Amino acid sequence: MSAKKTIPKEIYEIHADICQCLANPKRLEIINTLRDKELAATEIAGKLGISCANASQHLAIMRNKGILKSRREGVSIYYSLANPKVIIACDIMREVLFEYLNEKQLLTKKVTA
Amino acid sequence: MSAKKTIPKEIYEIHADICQCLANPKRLEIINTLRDKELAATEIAGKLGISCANASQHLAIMRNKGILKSRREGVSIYYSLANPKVIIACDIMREVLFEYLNEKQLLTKKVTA
DNA sequence: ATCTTATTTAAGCAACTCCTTAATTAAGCA
DNA sequence: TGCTTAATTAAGGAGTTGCTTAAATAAGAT
Repeated sequence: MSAKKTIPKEIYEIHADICQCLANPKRLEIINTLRDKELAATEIAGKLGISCANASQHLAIMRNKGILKSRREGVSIYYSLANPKVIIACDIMREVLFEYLNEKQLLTKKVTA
Repeated sequence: MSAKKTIPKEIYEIHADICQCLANPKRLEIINTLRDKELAATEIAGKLGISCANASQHLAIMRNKGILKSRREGVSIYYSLANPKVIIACDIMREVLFEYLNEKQLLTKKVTA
């Protein structure tokens, strides 16, 4: 599927922007926490064990990039994933990561065995 | 598939590291260029229209993170993808990106119509 | 050994990221 | 209106990224 056609530089820039958005452990944890539900900003801060200010900054970054969406309900603001495919991309990348870690472990075993 | 179990903080950190590695338009272009073949460092620099020094720096970053591998042949060093799944993750992310751009365009049309 | 081409490394600087603390805005309620 | 909780924004500083130029390595050919 897809690929092989020339991709304009501009697309790489936007793509890199999204990756930059995912290039932070707290933001990845937020995305994973919102995998199947919406949560208020304070709840998210609580789950991660960080300050509301810090959580709010991370949430704003992801909302601005279109990764999260939010809605107000009374005094709370609920966040959720704007596009569930993001989770799929993250899961695949974690798979790659695990494969890599396993290989490294195997190599280590070989060396020490 | 997968998901739902608790992910240790350390995994989020390594995952973020990989994303950081992808968070650069030139590196994404390099990955896409290596989609189905290996290329020497100079060839890569030429394709992207950047200096060898700059290309070399980007290549080193990706090799150190395990995204690329390299082999020497005579005077040249050939780079290729260490794990083809990385391309899959990148492609899915580009899909997300295109969906997002299309939505934005639709919204713009609605507003200006 | 010397030259040439391929590649990497080092140094320096501007721009950006992420955190913390403190101040500000928003909604609901007494 | 004034209070309280939720959330955002602002300011400042330590650390990181990415680029450019120049110097250093590496392999092969003369």
